[in-house]
Order: sequence, then C-alpha cells, then structure tokens
Amino acid sequence: MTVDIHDDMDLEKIAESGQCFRMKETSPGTWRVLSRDQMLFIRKVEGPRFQVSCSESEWDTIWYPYFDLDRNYSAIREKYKGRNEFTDRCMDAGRGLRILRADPFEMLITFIISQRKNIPAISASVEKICKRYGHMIGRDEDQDIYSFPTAEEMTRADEKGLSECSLGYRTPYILDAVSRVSDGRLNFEKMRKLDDRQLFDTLCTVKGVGVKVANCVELFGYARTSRAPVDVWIQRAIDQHYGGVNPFSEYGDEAGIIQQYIFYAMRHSV
DNA sequence: CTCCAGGTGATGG
DNA sequence: CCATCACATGGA
Repeated sequence: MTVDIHDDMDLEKIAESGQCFRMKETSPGTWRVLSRDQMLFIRKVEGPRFQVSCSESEWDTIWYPYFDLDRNYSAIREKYKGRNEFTDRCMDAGRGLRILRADPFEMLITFIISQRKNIPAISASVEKICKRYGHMIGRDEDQDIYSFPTAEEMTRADEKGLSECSLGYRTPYILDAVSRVSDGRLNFEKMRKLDDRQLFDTLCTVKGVGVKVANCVELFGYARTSRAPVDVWIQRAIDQHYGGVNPFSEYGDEAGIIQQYIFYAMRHSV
C-alpha cells in the first residue's frame, strides 16, 4: 500500500544518521527497516507518496510512530533558523532526518556496543547478536533476516557466545544489562514513567553505560528529545563552531533533534 | 607496523 | 571534582 508523508523524510539520511544500524537499501530506492521483530520495506514513489510493505493497521500502530510522524520537523527547522549560522547549515544539510522511536532494550544493547567502534563495526556486531539470539522473521536478498532479540531471548547469552559477536571488552557489560532485566532491576516499561533525570540515573546503573550511552537510550529509545548526547563528533562541533560551549540548552525540548542535525552534518564534513 | 572508532571504569591527585 | 589510562576488535 502507499502512504503520504508531507513532512521531512529522507530515508538515506536516516539510514546514515547513526541512530539505527540495521537499515539498508536493498535495491535502489527501497529501504529495509528493522526494529525489534518487525521488518518493513519502504520506497519513495512520487511527491509525498511512499510505498510500504505493511498493512494499514501495521503502519498506524508500528511504523507511523516509529518514524515519529506526529512531529513536524520542517516546523522545528524553521523555528530555530537564524539563531546560529552553523546550526542553520547543519539543519539545511540534514533536512529529511527524523528521530526514530526505537525499542529501549535494543537501544541499550546497541549503544553499549557502540563505544569505541565505528558505525560499520557496530552494525556487524548487532547483526551477529540478532542471528545468534534473535529469531528468523523473514527472508530478503536470499538470506534469512533475524529479529533483534528480546531481553528474554538474550538470557541464554553467555561469555562464550557473546565473544563470537566481536564485542571485545563490552561482553561483561551486555551480560550485566541482560541480568538486570531478567531479575527486574531494570524494567523498560516502568522506566517510561520516570522523568528524564530519573531515567538517566537508572540507565547509568548498568555497567558500561555512562553519560553518552544513557543519553542515546533516552533520545532514541524513549524519545526524550531534550537529551543531546555528546560524542566525539558533537564535541568536535562544540570546539570548532560553538566556542567550546555546549549549545544545546538553547534548544530546550528539541535539543536532541538539533543534535542529530549537527551529528549528521559533522560526519558529512559540512 | 600504527592509528582510530557515536566511551566508560578504575585509579590517583 | 578533573586528568590519565586500559580496555578487545577490526579496518585503514
């Protein structure tokens, strides 16, 4: 079926934005999107129209929220235009980006893995985890596609199995995260009710989760868009373009969205 | 060979 | 509180 999306929506930019590591262009213009145990093929056809592989009810309940389509990104870009010359350039370069509303557990594991790895290496480790601990959810390009494992599925992970996912020193971090979910110290649904600070503190109890990873889980897993993770790219932008001063308090509840534009722009040498 | 990658924990001041 | 340093692994 088809859907009309009148706001910013650039699938290639979203795929390259470093917030999802399983989105792939499987044939020119067609993107395979994976989240939890769901798979979607989406393709821009003409004007605002996109062709999608799901039913209308799946679109409404799964993918419309996943792509954060209730939020007007072009209005946000317009709102902050003119405040800072560099930010303007970033919003222009990143026009089409959206913050995906991904699964919190998937984000926690993924961003623990992300530390001191480049994006291709993160994708490779994530795929190995899906293949080993997830389950088959379909086929594409003559290969099996696996879900991202649930916390329940990951309880069968051990040091030996995880070490074959190229996790290096992060293996005990993943085991700690999984163990906290299985004994209830970490409950992702209950955590939805916490405010930003409480959620941050709870996430930081997990080994291998510090300021940056906790903020990524808040932003991408809980849509806490006031959170603006500072990684090496953002720190570089702060040093080179904002006089060494973190600019994100200027952007209030949209700080995380502005951060995403800057991250994208820095990685594409704007 | 060296250097680096969406950082964090442990240690020492 | 801030500055260092080690930490596995794969790719350039």
